[in-house]
Amino acid sequence: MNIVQTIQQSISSALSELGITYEGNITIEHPRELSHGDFATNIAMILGKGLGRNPRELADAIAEKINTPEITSVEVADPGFINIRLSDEFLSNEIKVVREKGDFYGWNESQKGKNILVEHSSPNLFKPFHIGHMMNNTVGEAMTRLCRTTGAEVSMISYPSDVSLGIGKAVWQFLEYGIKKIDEFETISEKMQFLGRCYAEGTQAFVDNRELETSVRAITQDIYEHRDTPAYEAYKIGRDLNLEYFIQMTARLGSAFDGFIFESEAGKVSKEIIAEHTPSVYTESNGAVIFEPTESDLEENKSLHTRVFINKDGNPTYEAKDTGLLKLKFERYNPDLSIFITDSEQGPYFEVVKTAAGKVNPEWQDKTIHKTHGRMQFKGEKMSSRLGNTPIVSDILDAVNEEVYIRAGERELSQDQADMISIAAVKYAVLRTQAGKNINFNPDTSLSFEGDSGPYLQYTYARSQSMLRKATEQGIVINSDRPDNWETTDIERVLYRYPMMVEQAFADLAPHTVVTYITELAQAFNSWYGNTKIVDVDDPTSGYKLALTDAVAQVIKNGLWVLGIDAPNEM
RNA sequence: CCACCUGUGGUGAAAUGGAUAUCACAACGGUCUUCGGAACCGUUAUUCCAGGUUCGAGUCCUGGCGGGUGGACCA
Repeated sequence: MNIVQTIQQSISSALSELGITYEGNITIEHPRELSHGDFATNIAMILGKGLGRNPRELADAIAEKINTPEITSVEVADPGFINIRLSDEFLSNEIKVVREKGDFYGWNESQKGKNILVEHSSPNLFKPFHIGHMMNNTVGEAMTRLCRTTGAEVSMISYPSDVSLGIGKAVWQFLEYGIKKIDEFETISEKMQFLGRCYAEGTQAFVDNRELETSVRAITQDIYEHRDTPAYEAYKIGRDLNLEYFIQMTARLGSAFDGFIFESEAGKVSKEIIAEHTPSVYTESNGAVIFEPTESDLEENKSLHTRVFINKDGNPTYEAKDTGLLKLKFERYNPDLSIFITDSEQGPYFEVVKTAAGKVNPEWQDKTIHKTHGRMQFKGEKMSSRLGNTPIVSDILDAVNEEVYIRAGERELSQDQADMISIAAVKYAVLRTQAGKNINFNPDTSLSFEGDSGPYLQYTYARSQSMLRKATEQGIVINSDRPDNWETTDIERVLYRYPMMVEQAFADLAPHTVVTYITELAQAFNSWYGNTKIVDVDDPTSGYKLALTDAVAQVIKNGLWVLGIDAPNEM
């Protein structure tokens, strides 16, 4: 039983002592103002009206009956809030708990025994890994880690698009240059640049010259059917390089995928599914196979609309392939919960796919959650002139690194350290806001290294580690026991909230609440740091101050881990 | 035309229907013979409009206005 439940139970028994029966949920919240106490409940205001009693008086009566060891005081405030203050013992004890549980403080077992599957960062092979992918990866990685804190068995996969007419065009262009051309480039990123150029040029050539259609379609068909042709040969080279590059780039961002389901695989199983459920779910129309929502479907979800699943050439569209993907996900991973992340433009589209799929197999719909994130728009002339309109990830990181080196001043930073800080800055900018909103990513304004920012949190952590090292050198022993006459700080009042906050963040699939929390914690800590001498051999409370420091650092580290941001020992 | 998302200081964001709307950036003014100044302290400034529900609304409902996205064989 956690502290919230303890308090709820205490209020509940207070109510029954007063002869009040109340079946509803007793809302307990943290007041915005720390000075109002640690928890507050509005129960007296909720009940007052129904009972015909003055809420203030009712609150007084309830407050008097609330009594558990964890609580030190209960006060009533207008118009009927009951403010609850936790005991110093409870708060200090939590410092010990943090330090004991270490990296696992904040983990729970709410989803133990369940399988959760997360899909994100699905790339279009042959297209550059650009800023949108970075956003998707950042959100997806944080969601995945949030899932891991629940004790569930979590698998993280990606769904690369490996067959399409667009890829056919790129391969056509690649063949025009000649397969050997790729060997002229040394590094993988140069090779990727070349392949990206093939994609762009092939697409343009196709527009300029309609006569290419026959040969591009033939190439695409070769790829689909794995025919032993020069086209398939070229395709394999390109695909493998792209995949390798994708794995490298996402690793640089902190992701390691457990597996892939390729679009080509999903495509294969999709035709069968659609055929088996036509006309029961899908129907033929104008030579294509479509899904048309029924009236009751529309009543439940007004955004539904008709979409094509098999086009009139008999090929599966993206809709069908996504249905195939659902089948493969459930076959291979048997998830109790399947989450996938895309940008918000695909929201209405996927509602249709999901509704249709639910009629084929209800669990595909019921257990699937589609989380979306907004678009990352790129503003700022300085950056865009340097990087082009859709900047690729490695260029963005290189540009941000430059800024990091400037900020670092005289401190020496390795390439890896600079990368780590850059990624923190970018990820923080993405994750601080509620997923689903667009982000204007303007490096001049959105990228911050001060105040609310990734580097601020990293800096706070690094500095705390430095202090702990210094204390060890000076022979000060860290001691979690609360000194006599210790006045509880805001830090202790914020720290214990972490596990409940994480659990709620998972329930809402809202990583941004983690960002908000650790930022507030870091601010509380830095403010305390500014006014307190912590490492001090002459101060008998120094050991406890260091325990506080250690606990704060631990929680910041754990929170950053959820966000996919490294906590450095020095920077 | 229809549907979904969205509108909070000059800027970027936060706020399970709760108390004086929070945080940062920018601007202005301070702190340091110090445990790491990427820090700390202070000042200025905010819920698109009109109704409604409620003890209580940035949040919920209705209607406007503005922005974004989607709506049949592309992904």
